[in-house]
Amino acid sequence: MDVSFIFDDLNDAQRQAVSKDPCPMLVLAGAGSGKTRVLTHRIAWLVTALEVSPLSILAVTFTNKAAQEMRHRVERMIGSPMRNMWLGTFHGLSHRLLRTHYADAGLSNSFEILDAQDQHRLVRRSLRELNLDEGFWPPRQVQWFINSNKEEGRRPTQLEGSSDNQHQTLTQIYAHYESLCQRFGLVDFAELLLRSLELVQNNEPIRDAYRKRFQHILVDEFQDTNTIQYRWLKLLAQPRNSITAVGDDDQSIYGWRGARIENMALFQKDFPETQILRLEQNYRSTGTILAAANSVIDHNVGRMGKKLWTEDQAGAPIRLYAAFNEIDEARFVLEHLREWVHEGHRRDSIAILYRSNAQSRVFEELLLSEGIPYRVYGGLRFFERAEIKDALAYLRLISNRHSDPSFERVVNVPTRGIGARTATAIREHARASDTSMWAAAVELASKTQIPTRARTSLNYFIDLIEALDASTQDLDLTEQTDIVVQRSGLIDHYRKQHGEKAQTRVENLEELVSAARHFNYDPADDQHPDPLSEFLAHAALEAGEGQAEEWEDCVQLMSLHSAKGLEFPLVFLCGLEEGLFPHQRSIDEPGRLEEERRLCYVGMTRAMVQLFLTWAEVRRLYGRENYTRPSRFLSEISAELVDEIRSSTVLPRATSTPAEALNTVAQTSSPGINLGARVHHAKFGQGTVVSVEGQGEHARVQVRFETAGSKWLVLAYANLDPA
DNA sequence: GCGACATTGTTTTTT
DNA sequence: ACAATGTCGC
Repeated sequence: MDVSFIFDDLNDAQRQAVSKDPCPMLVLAGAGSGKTRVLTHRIAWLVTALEVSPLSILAVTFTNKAAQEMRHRVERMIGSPMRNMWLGTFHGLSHRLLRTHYADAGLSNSFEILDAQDQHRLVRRSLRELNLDEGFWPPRQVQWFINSNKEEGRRPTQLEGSSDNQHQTLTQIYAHYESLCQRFGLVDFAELLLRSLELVQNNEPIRDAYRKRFQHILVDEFQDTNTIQYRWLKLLAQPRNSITAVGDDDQSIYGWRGARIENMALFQKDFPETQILRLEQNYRSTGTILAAANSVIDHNVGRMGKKLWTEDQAGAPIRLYAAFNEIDEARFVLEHLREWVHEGHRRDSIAILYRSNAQSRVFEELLLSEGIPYRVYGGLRFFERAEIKDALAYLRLISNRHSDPSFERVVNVPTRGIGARTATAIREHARASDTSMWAAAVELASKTQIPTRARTSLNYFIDLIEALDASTQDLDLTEQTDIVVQRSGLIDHYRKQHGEKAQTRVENLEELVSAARHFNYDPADDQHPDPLSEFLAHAALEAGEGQAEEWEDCVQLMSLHSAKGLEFPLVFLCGLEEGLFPHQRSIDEPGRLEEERRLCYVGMTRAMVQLFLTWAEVRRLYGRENYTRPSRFLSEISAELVDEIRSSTVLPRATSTPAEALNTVAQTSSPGINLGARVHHAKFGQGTVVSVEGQGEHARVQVRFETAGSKWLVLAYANLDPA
């Protein structure tokens, strides 16, 4: 068969990686070097040239988006659907494994997936049941303790015997939490991975079956694998050892949530015949941008060694702006983004990137007031919205009455007279008789232990769920969802409320019905007992990014982490200040600092044509104004690549005299009253102009006075003098 | 059970 | 600053 089409648009290194005989292979793929392309082409090559069945391929990614994209690309190349190829996220594939072998994994066939919120709630419940004070054992920290232990493959029994009291208690909570999960058939995200690892680890027949089946394993973003993900891969890959791992140690930015960059070294040790290939030609950025990014990442020690290069000419210099404060920073970005759009570029070719999501606000406010469409990534996703989770909880109760988290969530939503008191009674009773809350509620509803009023309400709720179940038995998922949304009273509940928020909630609920409609259930392909459970699992595993939302041509705002894997012609990398980026909490530890540097590298390498870097000398954070110093990463960029734009502000810089300061670009008609100018006011004394709005008579300035605090003043009346 | 006030904790995020 | 909880009084 002619397979030349697979190699047509590949360079030598890529070609080698794609067509290497099956072996353990580690592909070090730099930013923009065609990493995804290598993976997809290799799959295509395996299937066509080696005539490998798609059934015997296992391809793993981290995000659903990446998985979808990869499947799509492979299918387009091969020209036929690849439904039976196992291509998905670690969590998705683990889930599939557990559904198929639930009994061997020690689970019930109706186990459900807990998301982070549900897990948080369950941790709190564990604390309550153990009579531990939340103040002393913050649920979030407990959650972190549990997850990070699971990610390292540690069960409570392996943690016992510590002499440290605190550690002992945490382990005890972990154990209790686990018993609750087990009792109610709940599986959190880390548990999906750990269970499925333990399944293949402890069950020889199953392990052998999958080893035999998966003749070729491919892994994307290998540098982000954690301990148990790597163990799982290793277990499945041996002894055949045809495993292709693609990754970039310089883009490892998830160490804080358990990713082990060391897995790249471990891989070479565990698979001694490993072939290492490097993809070092970058097709994305200009020479200048690449050189700048390289000069930053060069400051990390212990890299695997890789030098990105490009055939592109130098390109425009990187432009650096020292803003006076975050408002000035946003203004600067706006100004240059406008210019870019005026040159005829699309808005969605622009990204504003920042270290922490809180930084988006200033940009949003400005873009909104200027009427420029934008989209902020991150934040609540579709299936995480409260009203959606409510509706899903109803659906879940229909399919599994004993789901405590769902029960707790909706017994009183919309409010129907089952308050905290009744809920506690049910919980206590469930605990005492070791059953689910549903069972306890059914029992209590016929007894006189609780007030008649509450009992009536409880009976109403029980009947509602039973009725919903009975009447939707034979309906399809869409109708089922529709009826639940209507009859649960959720829609009416929000319809009655006014305001924009309630309105979007109603719309979201309607959207859920259409999400159910578009959800295709494939009974042949999957292990799910019914479409409903599969839909629920889908909701938990795939939070619904971009659920049916049509985005017009928008400026893209996102954190550096969410920008990984994306590229934009124009990038603004903002807030390059010590303490913000690198983040304060990463500054002291060398390992974490290097991760911040990699994050900076990731950010810079997103830019294709033009990169702007900005920092603000004063930044309001958590309600406090802070004086900042420029990020160390700025000084790590070779100076000749950077065009430092003169700040329109007066900086407390030794080089500028007050006279020079007052003559910098005027934005107001009053000479000398510019951003950053030192001024004097008859009543408030000395101060500094921190922001300026409007022109001429209507000009207003915000002045931060040394003793009188921060004030907004109308220039025409304030009688400010340059000081 | 609900609204009004107080308290709290704020990096990054997928699944 | 601010959102997201928790507590209290009705």
